[in-house]
Amino acid sequence: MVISPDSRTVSTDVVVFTIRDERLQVLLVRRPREPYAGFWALPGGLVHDREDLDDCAARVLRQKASVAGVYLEQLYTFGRPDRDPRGRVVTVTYYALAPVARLGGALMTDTDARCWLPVDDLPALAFDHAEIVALAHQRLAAKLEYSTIALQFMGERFTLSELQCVYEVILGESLDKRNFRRRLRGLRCIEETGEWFRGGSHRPARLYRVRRPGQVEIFK
Amino acid sequence: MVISPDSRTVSTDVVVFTIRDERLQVLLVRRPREPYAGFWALPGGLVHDREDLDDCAARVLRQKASVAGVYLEQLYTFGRPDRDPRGRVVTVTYYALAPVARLGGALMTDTDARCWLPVDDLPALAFDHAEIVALAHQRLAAKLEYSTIALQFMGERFTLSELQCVYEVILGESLDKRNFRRRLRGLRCIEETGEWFRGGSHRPARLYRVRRPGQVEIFK
DNA sequence: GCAAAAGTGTTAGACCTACACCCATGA
DNA sequence: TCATGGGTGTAGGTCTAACACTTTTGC
Repeated sequence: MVISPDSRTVSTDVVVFTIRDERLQVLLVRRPREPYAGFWALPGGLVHDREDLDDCAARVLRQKASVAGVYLEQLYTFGRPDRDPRGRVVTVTYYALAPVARLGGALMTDTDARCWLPVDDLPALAFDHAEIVALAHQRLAAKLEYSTIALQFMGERFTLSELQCVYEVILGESLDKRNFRRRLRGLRCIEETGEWFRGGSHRPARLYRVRRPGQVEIFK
Repeated sequence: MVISPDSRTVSTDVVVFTIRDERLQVLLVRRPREPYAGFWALPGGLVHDREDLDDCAARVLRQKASVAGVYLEQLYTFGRPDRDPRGRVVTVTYYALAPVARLGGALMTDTDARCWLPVDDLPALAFDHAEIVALAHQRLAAKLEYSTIALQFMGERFTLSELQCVYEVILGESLDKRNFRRRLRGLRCIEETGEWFRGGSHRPARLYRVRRPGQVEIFK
């Protein structure tokens, strides 16, 4: 039961985003071997025999990046014949959003084999991974406008200023505080916790939580 | 030089849309062999050795559907392990928009091996192709709202009523004539030709043309 | 008391929606 | 002269964008 001799290698690569130090950052792993030995690359891996593509991406995320239970969405499939010098590899790419507050501290400390780097200041990456990151960033920015996807970056409780910062960092532009608050309140996707955050020598900020965590709502 | 034993078959399947008889229709080909022998299916084919995915989709479109030079965009990649009973096939799907006025008449006549069927009244299709068509329809409808993609369905010259019909048929709802015309004129993507269409026992209609044919503009 | 970030309303313009009648033609 | 589809404007509501000052806290 074989269809034909046209067999290809299929992999998934995952762009894991987080917001750290008020910048949009991507999780990268160091390539230990040729090709591109020593280069930073996206976490990725081959699709197993009886494994769905989504499951493969989630497994790669878990095994190579120690990230689980986060928002994960298929992005695009890249298959230029020469994109891997070893031979034909078609890669189904995904992007994931990891709330920095919910990741363990160990995951946030960079090592020689794994690190977070800001998307707007990346070194040369392996394969066509720079192109993949750029596309993922573009898609994420577009989704901010018509969905509640940004909430996937937030922890249990957060201030409106923190959320606004997420928007600003992804869009690469600053937003008006009053308009931002009015719009978000209008979406009815977050609610006050009644608690306050005291974080410096200034007035405390209200803490909010996501109304329906895990759900990304699309509007318009 | 082989990466690993994890090899998969990769194919592309293309959802070719057109507007005919004031309905959104899809091009289907009859499956001559098992599995799903006799069922209607999307035109598709295996990705060749040194062929890019986009090129493969264009070739499939040309060879299996005799359609060339039309708008073609990657849609989504499907890879459930059991989606093809013969074995593991990952399919990268595309959708294409074919302006009925520019297709040869021969292409528009249905045969036993190839036909156009309305998306909202399809028979059971082979594999997961019904799911693919539904997703393509959804994506197309979404793109109407923020791009000039609908113009890809139009011929050299067309009336505003024809264009409005395209929108209505894809969205599945009727639109207000005056608002529709105001909005489209505002987009500055079409222009008057100065010619008129006399098509029945009523007032003639202005003929328009696309300002930048082949270009799909995204706004907002 | 000073520095720092939190919080809060209003107004003008753009855009969207709903809605009804006259026009030009062929039969 | 009638049936058919082509063509046009206005008013009300909603949404968006621009804009500056007061509050509360820690030091």
